[in-house]
Amino acid sequence: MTVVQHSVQKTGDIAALLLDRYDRHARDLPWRKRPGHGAPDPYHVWLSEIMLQQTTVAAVIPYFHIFTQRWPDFTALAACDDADVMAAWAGLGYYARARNLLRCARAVVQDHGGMLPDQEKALLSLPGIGPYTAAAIAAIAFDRRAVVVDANIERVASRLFAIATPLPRAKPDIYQRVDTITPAQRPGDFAQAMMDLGAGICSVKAPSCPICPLQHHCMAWQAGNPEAYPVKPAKKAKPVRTGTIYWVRKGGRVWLVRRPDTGMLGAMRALPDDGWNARENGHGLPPFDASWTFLPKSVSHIFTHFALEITIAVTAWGEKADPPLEGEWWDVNSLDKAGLPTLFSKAAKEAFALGET
DNA sequence: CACACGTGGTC
DNA sequence: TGACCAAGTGT
Repeated sequence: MTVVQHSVQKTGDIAALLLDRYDRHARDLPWRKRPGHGAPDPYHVWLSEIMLQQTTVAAVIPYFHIFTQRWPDFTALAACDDADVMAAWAGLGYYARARNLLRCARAVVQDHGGMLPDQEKALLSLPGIGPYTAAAIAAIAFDRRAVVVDANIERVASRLFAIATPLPRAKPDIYQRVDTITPAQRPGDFAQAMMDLGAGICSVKAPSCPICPLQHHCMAWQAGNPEAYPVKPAKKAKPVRTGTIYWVRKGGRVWLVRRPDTGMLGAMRALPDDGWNARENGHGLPPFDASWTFLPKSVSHIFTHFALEITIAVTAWGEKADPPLEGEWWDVNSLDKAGLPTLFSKAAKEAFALGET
């Protein structure tokens, strides 16, 4: 046997070992259900992949059930009101995903006859679908051979081949290595097997190497330092910003606004604020003239790139006319149905708890 | 390429 | 308890 043949044999072994483990230990996830005996519903695969971007499986599952029951296919989702989807997405984070979800569903209905394209390149042109998601959908929903690389697979591959180049410079190398071990048969199961391995065995900390099916192929294990991979750059410090949120009560109702379509928490319902953002503190000026009282307890919230310390100002609106700020009155007892981002839910809970309603 | 963009879980 | 991180994409 030549060296080249041996190498091909080894990489083939890796796929076979992973698929064998997947056949016995695949996680039972709702989007993996197969209506017939073929691949899962492409709508389910697409929806789950968008929800799973930078989000844990446990967080996604309840949202996936709600969305698929309420909007069972592309046609139903494309026809619904934007505000309903944004509210249903509340709490899941990265709200641009929800905006792109709707844009994508409408493009599928209008430009693709209600059917998701089955080619990686066509998928890539749709809103919210990047290189990872296009490859994942092509492989999982349509059984196309595609090189799927997410953070799990990056970690598995960087350990398997002991890739010492720091991310993101290592990405081209990782992509090539994953290409090498991706099989022509069952590419979708292979991708999911890699992700299951990364989530369950080849974990960030304290990987379970003794029970790993790839242990004897793994260069990092042979070197005794799997946790050293992948090599990542240092994190930047988060600035701390301060700001104010305004609680405008009228009887049992509170005044809600809608945030601009772009930027942080874009298109989401919200409480009025004083313009705080990642780069600067809020200006502290109320949105309109009223008798404001400041609650004694502040609310802190951590975003990806900054921390926020929020003061809550409350007022009882006694005028007959609505406040001079575009918005709507919302029943305080059904605020959970307003679909507020978590930061505003926390502030609302604080205002409510302190008896300001 | 670097940064903006949420949230909840983990140790 | 604070740092780290998760099935990334858009600009």
